[in-house]
Amino acid sequence: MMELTRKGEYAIRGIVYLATRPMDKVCLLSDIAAAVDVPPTFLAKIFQQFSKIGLVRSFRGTGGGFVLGRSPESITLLEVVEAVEGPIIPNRCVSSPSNCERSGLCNVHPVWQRVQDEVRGVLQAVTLKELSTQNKR
Amino acid sequence: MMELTRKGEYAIRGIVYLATRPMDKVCLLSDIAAAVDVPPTFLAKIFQQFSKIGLVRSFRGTGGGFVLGRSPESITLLEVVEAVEGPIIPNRCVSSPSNCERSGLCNVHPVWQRVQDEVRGVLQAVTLKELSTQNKR
DNA sequence: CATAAAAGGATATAAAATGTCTTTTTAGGG
DNA sequence: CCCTAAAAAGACATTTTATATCCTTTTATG
Ligand code: SF4
Ligand code: SF4
Repeated sequence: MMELTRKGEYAIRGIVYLATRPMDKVCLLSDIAAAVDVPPTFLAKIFQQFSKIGLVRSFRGTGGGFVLGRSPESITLLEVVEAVEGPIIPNRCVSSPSNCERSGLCNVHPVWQRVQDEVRGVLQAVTLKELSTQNKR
Repeated sequence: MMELTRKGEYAIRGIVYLATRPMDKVCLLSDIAAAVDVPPTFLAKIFQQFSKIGLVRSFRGTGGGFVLGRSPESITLLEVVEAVEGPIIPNRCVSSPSNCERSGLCNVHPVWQRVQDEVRGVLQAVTLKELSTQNKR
């Protein structure tokens, strides 16, 4: 349950790698894909999604590629994950209580709400800056 | 991302309902299914899983049915969910770091570990007792 | 205008989710 | 001992989601 998909995993790998590169250097998608060991065509789709919401900026044509759209410290892991996976919804009633006619008197409902809050909290507290620079140990 | 499946949702509904019933009365699966609005054949599979690990006790034959295996206050939502959904694994590297050769120097890895801890914490803090008796508001 | 690179769209395959159906086992009651 | 009730077990069917790949189009450079 609750498993990140490959797409989400690849998305993180890709953008974290991009965050390690100087922001004034454009990176080829193919280079990124190779560096983080992700199928290039798949990563392309992911970066298109990033590009649409401004998480990365893209340049077409010769000399083109990608750069980070904002500073690494202003991009949270939550944004990255939700960009490709959609909102974090532990149960259907969390996105909209009207999805379940029981939600009015259901004791479980608030638990899922809490789960959502906690998960979002953890992910929002982490930025690309930390992910790309901090040496784990 | 991270969405509970129908199976998990049904499992909770079913066992919470069972927890509202006196523990000395066996309940027909068909009655439970009707009460919580779940396909009976599907709920049957779920309760078979519960039965195997003792979350419920089953009786076959005439007059048979299900009762809760332990007291409602001793069964946590986490147990119920994991019984049918398997362990809560936000990312493959959490179940076993060897699933990803990057886990050694990966800065994201500990974040998923934290997510797992938080989610488990929330679910473990909730018992069937609360879910079945407490009137929400 | 030739080339490089991303964007967009269609398609293919595999896996997981969501059930259903049939047969078997177990138990109770007449 | 048989008949019936009920869960257990296993096989099967359908739909949806995940995981890509391929091809064409657009955009930019030199
Ligand atoms: S947790 Fe309660 S409100 Fe949410 S889907 Fe289940 S029954 Fe409905
Ligand atoms: S988070 Fe890090 S360790 Fe976990 S799967 Fe992704 S790269 Fe591997």
